[in-house]
Amino acid sequence: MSTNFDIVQLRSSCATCSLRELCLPVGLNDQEVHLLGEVVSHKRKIRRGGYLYHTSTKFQTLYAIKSGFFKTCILEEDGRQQVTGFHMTGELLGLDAISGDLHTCDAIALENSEVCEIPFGKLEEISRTIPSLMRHFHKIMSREIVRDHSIMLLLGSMKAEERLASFLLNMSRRFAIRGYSETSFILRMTREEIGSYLGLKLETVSRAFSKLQHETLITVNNKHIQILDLDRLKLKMGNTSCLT
Amino acid sequence: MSTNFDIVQLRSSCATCSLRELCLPVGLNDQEVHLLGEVVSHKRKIRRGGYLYHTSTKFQTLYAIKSGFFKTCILEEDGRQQVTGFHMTGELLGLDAISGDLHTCDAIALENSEVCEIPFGKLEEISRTIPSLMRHFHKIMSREIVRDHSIMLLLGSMKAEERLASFLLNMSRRFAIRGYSETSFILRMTREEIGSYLGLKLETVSRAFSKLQHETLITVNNKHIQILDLDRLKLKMGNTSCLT
DNA sequence: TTGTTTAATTGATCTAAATCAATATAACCG
DNA sequence: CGGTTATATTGATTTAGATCAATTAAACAA
Repeated sequence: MSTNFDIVQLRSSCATCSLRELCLPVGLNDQEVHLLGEVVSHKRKIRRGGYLYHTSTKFQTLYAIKSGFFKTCILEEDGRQQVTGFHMTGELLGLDAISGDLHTCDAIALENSEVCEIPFGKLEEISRTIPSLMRHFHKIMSREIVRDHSIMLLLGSMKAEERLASFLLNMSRRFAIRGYSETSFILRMTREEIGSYLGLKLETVSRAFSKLQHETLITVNNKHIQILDLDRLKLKMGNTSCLT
Repeated sequence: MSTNFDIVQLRSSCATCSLRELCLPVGLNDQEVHLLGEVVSHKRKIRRGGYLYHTSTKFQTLYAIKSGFFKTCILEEDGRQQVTGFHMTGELLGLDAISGDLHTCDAIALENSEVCEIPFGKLEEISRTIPSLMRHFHKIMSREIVRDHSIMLLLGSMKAEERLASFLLNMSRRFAIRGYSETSFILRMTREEIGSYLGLKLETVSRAFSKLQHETLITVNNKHIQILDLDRLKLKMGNTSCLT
């Protein structure tokens, strides 16, 4: 993977919120950036607990997270809820709506957040004239598929502690990419949401946290996690290349 | 979803194996079909047990399955193996190689099979001039992501019997789409492979089969499955919209 | 055909995680 | 601020599915 950035990455220096603040790690020239700018909408604010989109949302729109944190989840009629992913600043959201007319899951803000909307049709249109953009977009979709396969591996063959270790390392890496500390971070989601994502019950997640803490691999203070030994934590998850 | 066909669908009448046999459910005109034909290679045969591609395969190539049956799986150093999917005639394979330079899993033929190779770069190129093709391709990728989320729901919150019911119904639907019987079919994969896919051990899969048979929902004769009551089987899986 | 290997079923036992339950701690609000 | 609700931890018990083990049935090759 040549780049660790998703399609729309905030310029660290930007303060206002027009499209020009967004740049792409695909080597666009100024004119191309301008073209893309025309397509991306101004930011939209979502309050903590609010919905970015519902299962029933019809618009084929992608969202670039400018700031904040989201979960996506499937809610079944029988009450079963499955968290399918967590999404942080700088990442892209909404790839599931392209296949049909509807989103297949809900996207809910776990803290006050800001997103930029990217109408998919328009993105498709301009990417026809900018090959590098199109290519980059395809890589992002493919990466999503690869990621999902990693989670299948996790859900299908790892035990509780391995799953949590894998999850923490994944979060760590993603925080690092965005320029935050990779050893000390706040998890925006609840134990229940982590559990849903990892196919575990919240009590099991809590126990796994405690276990890792007793082994002095991490420090847990409610939602604040500190990783004390990255290497030993990696060993925990069983040298699997999980959660890329 | 307007169409149930994947990007390359065999013309049922075709006997020879050049590109012209392939048609797309995207309303291409003759000239466009010809263009696409130039891109898709002649068929390649894979024997039962053979590899279509390895984890290390470098080429960003998609494969349209002309005939046969494949599994894709991740093989870990520690021996853990996770089947990430089964792929049948008419379906597309290799979407995972686009994100990087390498495939992230192996594709193995479960019976003698034939595929057409589609160099991804070339597909990208011509889809730039054929918007409907590009659109269709994006839908396929998105659908893959949605599918994976369904499997996460399955692995994360369903119990053994529900998983198997869900799996059988998914196979049934896919056979039906390709024009085969939706109530009587041969499963090419072993119990172990089903188990790996569903996050279960082979013994558990076997027991679940027996249980469903005792409840007269299905008939099991080794790899030959007959569904006796589709509706009751759907109830089994707990009204979840799983495995789309 | 017969021997050999591979796959599938079924039973007995064990265990990791679910479930049930009781506090404890943090977040929220009038 | 105190009172209410949401979240987290920890313990006791149960259970679904894993593991171990034995048998049967297919697939395959000489």
